[in-house]
Amino acid sequence: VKTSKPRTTYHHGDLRAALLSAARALLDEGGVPAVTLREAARRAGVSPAATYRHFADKDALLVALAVQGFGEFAAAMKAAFEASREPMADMGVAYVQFAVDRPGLFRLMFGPAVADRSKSPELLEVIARATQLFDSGMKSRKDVAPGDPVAALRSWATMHGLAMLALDNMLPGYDPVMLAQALAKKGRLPG
Amino acid sequence: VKTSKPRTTYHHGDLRAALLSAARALLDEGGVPAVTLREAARRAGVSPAATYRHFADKDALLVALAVQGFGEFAAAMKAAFEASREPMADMGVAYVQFAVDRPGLFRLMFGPAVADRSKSPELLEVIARATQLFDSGMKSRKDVAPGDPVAALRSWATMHGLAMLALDNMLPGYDPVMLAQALAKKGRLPG
DNA sequence: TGTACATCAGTGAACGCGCGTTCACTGATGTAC
DNA sequence: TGTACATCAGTGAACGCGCGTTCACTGATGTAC
Repeated sequence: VKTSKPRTTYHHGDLRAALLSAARALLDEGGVPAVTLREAARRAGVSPAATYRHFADKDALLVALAVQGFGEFAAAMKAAFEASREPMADMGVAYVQFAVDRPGLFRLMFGPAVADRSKSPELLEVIARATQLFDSGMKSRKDVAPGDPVAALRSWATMHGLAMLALDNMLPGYDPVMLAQALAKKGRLPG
Repeated sequence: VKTSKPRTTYHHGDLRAALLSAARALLDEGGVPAVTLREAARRAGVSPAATYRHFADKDALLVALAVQGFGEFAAAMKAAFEASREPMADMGVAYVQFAVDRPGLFRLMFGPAVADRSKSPELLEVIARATQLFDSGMKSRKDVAPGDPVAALRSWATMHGLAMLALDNMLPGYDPVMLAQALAKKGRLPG
């Protein structure tokens, strides 16, 4: 499958962005294992070697995708936080929703594909930003002492675990987002 | 690395078990990606083709490992449940402990390596057994209505999320088991 | 107890695959004067 | 405004790798009579 039209110019113009978006499509279609330099190059209409003008190696491409992912994630959390008077509940639901909507990306972000995150300061920073947003949500929660780290971690772990169990098909027959609502709002299971 | 001594007999004797234990060692050493039929055969001192006398394909080997893993997991949960008057808390801690002790196995069991679990009735059954144990723990919990599915799921998701975040290096500097204790017992974060 | 023979569990060589990565190269671009 | 030249972003072919899997085969085992 070729995403881009054949080029007319020798130079691509914005190959880096094209490779990233091709890789992102691969991630969405087939998960982390489907992301390869060669296939991304193919879709961008370019030879495999050309990728090395823009990424030092495959890992650099994965890191770039993860950075992008955490950026989107932080934005989604922020949106849920700001649009609500129940920020923790809505952030929890948004967390699971994000994972369900972009399973490949979610796995890339949190999984072992990027082995050593500390090699990329940019990645560390965007992770810190996404995490901090989650923490600051905790601090405004009504029923919890501000900045209670145990409660913050509990909420995070709960939603992360729910997302993972859902992606990994351990909750067959349930709608993950409805489960997230039930857990976040301490309501009942529908059905 | 060769695990077994060179054979003296033409037939191996118990190649299936040898392959499984070699594969298990690979899993412990290098995670799911390190598990290959060829390397397992190498360690068992046997040609690659010999594996096909005992496993239909690679997926069958992975399924067998997962079955083994869920068996160990169920046993660990059962032990924690029976040894305690705070079964939920101790099962939670045991859950995280299991993941930390056997990260490769844990990932294989819950992750996407085994794509379609429904192809193996044996796997489905052992999963059901492990899950049911967790549920029955819920039912004896003092502070929760017996069989409350929301509370059961919440505990499960919380511990699973904590385990995953820990394995995926998202909680650097913390001891996952101590965090599990804090979350399970609703205590404070030490430090 | 001995023998013919089916069956089973291995061998060893080979297959095709797609991957990440490197290399010498060439076409296009941009800059200095 | 034109030209020499350095630099940049591509090409295309090739490398070695390890993998899962198949094939015709052979050595060992077990069973029927």
